[in-house]
This record gives sequence, structure tokens and C-alpha cells, in this order.
Amino acid sequence: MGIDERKQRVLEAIIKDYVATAEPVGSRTIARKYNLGVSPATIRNEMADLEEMGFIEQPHTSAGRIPSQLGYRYYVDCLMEAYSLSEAEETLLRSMFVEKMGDLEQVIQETSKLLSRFTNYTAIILGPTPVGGKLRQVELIPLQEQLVLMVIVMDSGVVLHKMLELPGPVASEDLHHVSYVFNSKLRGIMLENMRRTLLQELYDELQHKKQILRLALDILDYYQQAPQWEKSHLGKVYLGGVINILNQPEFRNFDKIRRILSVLEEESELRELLTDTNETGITVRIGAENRREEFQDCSLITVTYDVNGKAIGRVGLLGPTRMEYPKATSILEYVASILSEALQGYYSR
Amino acid sequence: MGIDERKQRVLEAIIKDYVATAEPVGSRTIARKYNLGVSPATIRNEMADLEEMGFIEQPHTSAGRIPSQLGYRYYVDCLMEAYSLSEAEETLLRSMFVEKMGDLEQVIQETSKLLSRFTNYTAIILGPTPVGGKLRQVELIPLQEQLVLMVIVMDSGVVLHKMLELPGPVASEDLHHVSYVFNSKLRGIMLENMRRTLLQELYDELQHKKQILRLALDILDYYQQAPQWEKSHLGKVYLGGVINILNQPEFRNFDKIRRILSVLEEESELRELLTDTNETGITVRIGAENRREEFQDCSLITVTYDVNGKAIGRVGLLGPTRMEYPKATSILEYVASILSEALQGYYSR
DNA sequence: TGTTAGCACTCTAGTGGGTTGAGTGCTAAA
DNA sequence: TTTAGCACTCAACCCACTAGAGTGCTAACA
Repeated sequence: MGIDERKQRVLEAIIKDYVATAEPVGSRTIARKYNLGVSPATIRNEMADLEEMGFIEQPHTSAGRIPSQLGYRYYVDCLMEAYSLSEAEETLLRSMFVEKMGDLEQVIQETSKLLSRFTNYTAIILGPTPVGGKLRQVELIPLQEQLVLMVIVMDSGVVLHKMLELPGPVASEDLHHVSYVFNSKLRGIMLENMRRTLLQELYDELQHKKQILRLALDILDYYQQAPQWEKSHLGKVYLGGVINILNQPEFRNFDKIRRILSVLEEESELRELLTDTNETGITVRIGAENRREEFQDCSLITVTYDVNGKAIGRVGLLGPTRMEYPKATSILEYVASILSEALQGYYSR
Repeated sequence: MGIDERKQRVLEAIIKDYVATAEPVGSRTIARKYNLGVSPATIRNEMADLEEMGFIEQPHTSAGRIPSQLGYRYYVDCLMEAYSLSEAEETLLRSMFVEKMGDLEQVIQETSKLLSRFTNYTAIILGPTPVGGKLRQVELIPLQEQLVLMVIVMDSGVVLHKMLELPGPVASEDLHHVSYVFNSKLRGIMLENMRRTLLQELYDELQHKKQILRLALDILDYYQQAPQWEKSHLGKVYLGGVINILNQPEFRNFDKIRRILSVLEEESELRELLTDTNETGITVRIGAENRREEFQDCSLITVTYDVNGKAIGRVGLLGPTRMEYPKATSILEYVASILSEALQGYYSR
């Protein structure tokens, strides 16, 4: 049994109606609201077929139908037509977008708010990952005798900082010297290759200055050891509009909300959620397609944003499976594009 | 009508029981569980008095009593005896505390998680405010021809950064020179005095180098203009255990939760919440004592943390008015003290 | 052969009455 | 002043009933 055109239109009608109302859709409703030119009885027959094929389901005998996960998937893959933002919407979005105010972090934070406000879903943005980016500058700033703040600025404008505790007191000039050597060696190197690159060259440069060599090596060791440090290599996660989850009728259930929120509270979970795909374009995860069991009833749409043609992070929208897919994807893509554009400014070309 | 000792004990019993069970407390329960040596009837009389005085109230005629806001206030001020953490608890807390891993931000973030896990309330921490602190180092890092990243490191280890767009292209050496001048002039100056101090001295230093003077002034102007920048002067807000709100039976109500979460989502609201007092010690805000109407049913306990005897931020616990005040305050104070201790390490003395 | 009207059937959600039980206030006795 | 006794109140729960939406099936129709 194939899925002919009329079945498609019935499925589409069911999805559209259910997305709009969050109520199971009956045959009469479809016949009335979406003029397919056939009677409810005929639609009932089609619905029975669609149900058998697994595209829709019935909460209980005397209720209408709701789209199944498979139904949404089919809709997203085959049926849905692209929603194109109107001129007015684009202008509005652009006008709300805060460009180049403050730093990168702020731009992204604001973007997540904007996105959630515009869609009424929850926005999740993975910030630029330092890993893969190139170093621009390293500063070692002495705070106390044995305490140094290491500030690393990436080409992308991402700023990392880490406190280093040195094994012994160090003269300020020595530290300065190490800073200088690091900088002259490191510019343009990838963060993850920092240690390797440096080790090779430090000896040449500093062999006549044992004391400083020792210090430089200590710092590198410190860098290597600290497992916490690695975390900051992964890119921060920004959330916007978590509150919107509470507005979805399907989440009017404390247990569900608790479980979803507990995932949203864990930065590492979110990062995983956004990074478990390598696709560069847009991805749509419907219900159980999300690995996390807490997101059974959620869909997550993500898209990369990029600078100089290279993807550097992901923007996501989390909502119920009953999501406005066409609109959400369009807005998401548009916002990602203006974010890319804005970030372009921060990046050296 | 005074509040004699027996009334106190009845009030205390009601509060303790209600805090533990979240159910209205009846006279029988008190007579049974808290041996005051009198019958339920006597307790009923006392309760009638307490109600008349406004310390307790009745949800409806045939229910027990619950403490009123005034009742909690009296309890916190007069009745409550300090809860002292056991050796074991202190050890456990200390062992879970992550010291000097990574940077300041991470320590505070982890502290908020620790605090919320330990108390089952929501932790809110206001990070160190750059304002009032002293500058340690300023770095101007060129990213593009007209784009400069300004990194400011405070004595406290707080790192601020801001993107500056210059009106025209600038040679890297010039920028370096400005960096150098800034640094030599600024160390030890308070952030908010930066501009004033610099203006006075820049002329002396740079009058022979018109081009660089111009640049330096532009940068200062930029700093002065940008209103967004001011925000980062205020100290970040860290949240932990938002999920715990959902576990309180009094918040099993979507409207309440939505309203509370919407406040928690706004960093500025939280900052206001924590900063609208100047008291240096512990503060307890019960119900409507919190200005925000959304927190009618919440209590917020806050305490300052400090370094070198100077308060630099606040740690707070947000829970229902039915809070375990003695335990919460003790844990909060202890955690604030180990946080202070840990931060001491970051601060130059 | 596909479509449709008609109809019996199913199941949820909502309503209203009755009961239970916890807790109270009042009164009178100890 | 305390306490036992008692009538009273009220939320919460249970249960039966109804209304209504929606279905599947059958038989007639184009």
C-alpha cells in the first residue's frame, strides 16, 4: 500500500492541525477545515490506512488521530514546504539582533534570547570551540608570587583563561620572557598542538636560560595535566527561553518538565546533544531520534553557523515534537546566518 | 496578649512539622509528636491565640494551621537555634569543594552546584564585581585592522574582555605602545576611575606622539560610550539546582513555576535580587519581603563572601518560605566561608 | 470500484451526590 | 486553667451518570 497524494494531504492536514491545536484531529475537522473535496467517511478510511502504515496514531478509540514520530519524519522529509520569512520578519529579526555590542559571548547570549523569543521554543547555542581554532595571543599575568593567570586569545575572539599555580616563586621578568617566547612561537598554531609545537622549539630558544626553560615547561605540564581545563576547550553552551517549555501543553506534567530541565541544567549534556552529529547543514531530531530518553517528546533542530566557510558552532531549537517545523527551521537558518555574519566581524580573515 | 513560652513552643512545633511535611498541622499532631505535656484542646486554644496574633493561619476551616510569613519571621528572629554542621558534614562539603581548578568562574559555578545539591534549594551566586576592584593588566590585542580585543584583568582574577572597533586602521606597534602606556598608568587604579586617571596622564606621556594619543583617546571614548559594557561591570550571576524548585510541593503549580523561572532566567533580575541590600552578614527574606511579586512564596537567604575582609559578592539560597532555615543558613555560611577561603588564593594580598 | 451516509459502539471528560475523615470551636466539667 | 465531649465544617475521594466526539463497519450509491 503506497502513500498516494490524497493520503499525503490527509497526513499533512493532521499534522498542521495538531501542531496548531495540540488536540487529536478527527475526520470531520479535516473535512471541514481542509477542503480535500471528500467526506469524513473517506478520510476515515485514509486515516485507518495511515495508522496501519504507522504515520499516525490514536490516543484512545474515541479520540482523533495524532501524528506519530514516523509521521513527523515523513512530513519533514517529504511534505513540508519551506517557509520563507517575509521581508517584515527579516527586518524585525535583524533589527533585534545586537551586533558587535561587547564581546562574542554577549552576541551569542543575545542571539539565544532573540531566537527563543521569536519562536517560543528553547534556544540552545554551542559557542565557538577553541579546539580547531588558532592561537592569537598568550599572556601570562602574575597575580601572586606563585600564581599566574594565563589568558589565551584565539583567532576567533574566544578568550580562555586559566589560573596556574607555579611550583616556586618566579621573577616577573622571567615570566615576561616566557610570555614573549610563547607568543613568538605560538601565533597561528592550533590550541591542541600547542604543547607539541612548543616543546620542539623551546629547547632551541631557551637552552641558554635553564631557569626560564624550566618555568616554561612547568607551565606546559600544568596545562597538560589539568583535566578541568579541557572542558573549556569545548565551547560554552548558551540557553535562551527555557521558560517556553512550560508553555507547551504536552509538557504540563511535572515529571516530564523535571526531566527535561535536569538535562538543560547540565552543560555537558547539552554539548553532547548538539555535537553528536557531524552534518554541516540543518538537522532535525524528532522524538526518540534524540538519544536522551528525556527528549522522547521533544524535537531538536540544529544548524551550524560558520565563519569563512568553516562551521564553528551550532545553533539549536528545542521544542515539542509537535513543532512548527517549517517556520522553526527557516528562522533558525536565518538567525544562524546573521549570527555568522556578525561573527565574521570578529574573525581575522 | 503576649507570646509566652508555651505559645513559642507550639509555634515552633507547627513550623518544624510544616517544614518537614508541607501539610497543615493539627492540634492532635502536635500533642502526639511534640510532647508539650498538654492536651490537643489546650493546644487548640493556643493556636487560636497564635492565629489571632497573626503567626499562623488556616487554609480552610477544617484544616490544620500553617505558619504565616510573620510566624516564620518570628521563628527566624527569636526561636530558631543555630544548626551546627557536624564534623562529617563539614568534611563532606569540603571534599566536594573544587578548589583552584581552572579559573575563578569555574570555582563559583561549581560552588553553586555544590550548594544546591547539599540543600535541595536553588543556589544563586553573584560573582565578584569588577567595580571597586583594581586593575592589574590591560591588553590590547589586534584581531583585524580596525578591530581590537581589550582584555582587562582585575586584581581579583576577574577577566573582562570587550571588542573595540577603531575608527581607522592602526599599526600593530602603535597599539602595543598604547597597551604599554595604559599598563604603566593603570595598575592599581579602580576600573571606574580608569578614564579620569588616564586622561590626566596620557597628555604628558604621549603629547609628542599625536597619532597614538588620538588612538588612546578613541579607545577610552569607546569604553565610555558603550552602555552594554557597563553590564559586565556588575558581576556575573551563577545558578545551581534550579530543578530543585520543581521538587517542592508548594510549587506544583505551573503558573507559579513559570513565574519563578522567568525571573531566574533574567540575569539582571537576579542581580537586583541579590544586591538590594547592603548588609554584610546574612540576610533572610521571607515571602513578600522579597520585592518581586513572583517570590511571594519563596524565601531567599543570602550572605556575602569576602576576601581580605572585604565583601566582594553574595551567595544566596532560594527555596519555599517553608524552608529549613537553621540548616540552610548554616550550610550557606559555611560554603561562603570556604568559597572566601578558596578565592583568597586568587587574590593578590 | 471508490465514495458516502447511517448507525452502533467506545471512551474520555465533566458533573453531581454521597461519604469519609481530619480538624476545628465551643461548652461544660474537672 | 485544662480537658473531654460534641457538633460542625470542609476538602478530598469515590462513584455513577451523561454528553459528546470520534471511530469502524455496513450497505447503498455513482
